Amino acid sequence: MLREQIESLISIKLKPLLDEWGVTDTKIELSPTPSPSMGDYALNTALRLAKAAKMPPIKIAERMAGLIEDECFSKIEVLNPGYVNLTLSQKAINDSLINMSKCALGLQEDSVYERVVIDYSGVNIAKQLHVGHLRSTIIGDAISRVLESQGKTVIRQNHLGDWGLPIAMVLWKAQPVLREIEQKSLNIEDELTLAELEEIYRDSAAACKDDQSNREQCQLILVALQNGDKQLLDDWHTITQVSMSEVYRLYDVLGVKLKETDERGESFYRDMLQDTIDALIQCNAVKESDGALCVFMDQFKAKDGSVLPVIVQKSDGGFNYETFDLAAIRYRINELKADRIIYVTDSRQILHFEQIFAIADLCGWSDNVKLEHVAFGSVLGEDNKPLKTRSGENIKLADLMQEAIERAYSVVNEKNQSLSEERKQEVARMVGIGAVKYADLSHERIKDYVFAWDRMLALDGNTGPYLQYAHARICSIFRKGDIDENTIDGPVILEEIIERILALKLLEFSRAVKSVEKELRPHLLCTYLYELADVFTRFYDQCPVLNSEFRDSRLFLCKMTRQVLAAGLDMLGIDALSEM
RNA sequence: GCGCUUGUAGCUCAGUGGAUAGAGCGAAAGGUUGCGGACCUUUAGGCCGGGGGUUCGAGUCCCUCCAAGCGCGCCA
Repeated sequence: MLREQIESLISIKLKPLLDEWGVTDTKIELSPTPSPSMGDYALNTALRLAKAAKMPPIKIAERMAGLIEDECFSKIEVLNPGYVNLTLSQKAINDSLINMSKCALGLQEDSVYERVVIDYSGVNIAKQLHVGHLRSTIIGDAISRVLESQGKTVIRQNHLGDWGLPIAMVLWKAQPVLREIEQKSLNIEDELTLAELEEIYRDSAAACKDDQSNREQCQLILVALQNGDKQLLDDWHTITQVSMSEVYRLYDVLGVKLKETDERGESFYRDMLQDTIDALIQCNAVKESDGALCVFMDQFKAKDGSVLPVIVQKSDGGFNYETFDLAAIRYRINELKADRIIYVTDSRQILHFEQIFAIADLCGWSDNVKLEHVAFGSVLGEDNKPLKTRSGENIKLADLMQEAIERAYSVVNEKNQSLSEERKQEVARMVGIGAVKYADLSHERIKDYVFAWDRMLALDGNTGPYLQYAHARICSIFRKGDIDENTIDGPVILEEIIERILALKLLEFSRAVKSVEKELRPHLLCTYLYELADVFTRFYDQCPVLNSEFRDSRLFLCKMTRQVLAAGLDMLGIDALSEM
């Protein structure tokens, strides 16, 4: 928060000079210096202005340094080839830290009202969650939390796969099972699990693969379902219910905030599909081709170099996933009044969303709406191939989480035997789940990342447990000293260099959060938190807190660090621990 | 064939056009009559895939080549 304030301060002070040279578009930006001995922040504007000002950068820097003079700097230094390096006064840092502690860590400063629709997780009915769903769910949830922390109105949407051919396949083979359960008046939840539904789906898919008549039968079931067949609809409801109750159990373990009221599956749009096609026709966007309705846009090329069609209605009259997504985009703009719509899906769908967004733009639907595809890469095994079980199947999310908790338990059990058994299990859950989430979120999302238990559960390096450990140590200080954090409120005295580094790092929190809000890349926040935890542990190592003449100041630094770590971890959907 | 994404230390990864490219792991050497050693401090280790270009300045922007992954008409 302080850095931005100084930037605007300098901006005002330098305006006359920039006006003199007729420069209007140069933004004043400060960057941290390479080393604390060179001051806190560096201004490189002089380097950029050399041409416009027709002066050597070093001369410009000298003129700037004279104008910048202010009580919040204790030192202003001009360095070759034209940097103006600034050292902040203790008072400026202290005032900012105190302000930060009083104003929600500086998170909602100059926040603009915005309605953000975010589409993530997107589970399929009658299929268990597997590792492929992990990233969308975790990344989407983290982004949602970050946006909420910035005061945005966030509308979560779980775009369930619940209205396509796979559902018909399940219904086909599930019907006899469901009838039997009914006849015996048994409780559906006790008799049918999601795993069994998935088994049924697999049988059915296999039966359809090589047999055209089976396939046609499923097509007929799909049409009947979509036309409102009572029995099929009842069965569909049952299957959805069985599926989602298992999904919510997992969301709960994961700490994911999606709720039933966020469910907007494909089925939700079933009565809007024809309207969507009509709207496209009205925009003159569609052409008939080989019996299907298509949108042709020049920027998309097919294999043979011709223009690639986007099929919005199949030749049999049915709708496909482009139709669902187009209906959804209209709903989100017209009904949900979105200013920004975010889709969190894997990178294989990049082309799909480019097409959908292009169509929305072509029809003028999204003129005042920002559409963004948050694409992410695959989770790889240690062999650098997509993560699978030994037998080559997708790894179930439930199994993955179970293993994370078990592995965390054995670490906790080894490292901290003073905890009660109950507490160990609780800690294992928070550490295990946190480690998996952090490993995912801390990597640049567009890249594939390698899933390695040993690395993510390590207590050092850029890991979830390392951050949780830093937090736990701070809590331990307050416990040991029997101090209530609320009674600590500065001022801060920066005696050691590491304390200054820590204070300045704390002040960068809101900037890190803003960068995630803007770029939708959660790893930026992870990197920040890791750097903060790293600086803190060095401070912890070098500076005694409880037995120190600077006790109150250092307790204040501890308190601020703890609050930032806790707030940051919360945005990532990770629990902060008081002991571990 | 066309398109998208990626290529940074032995490994896993950071790196808003700015100063000497940084972490962790692994390797080598140290540190506790102190608040949690699940930690910290040193050292070694790099033609930032290759080659051109733009710029006062390029890991970062542009072009081109190479390699890997993914996608490209009626599955979602």
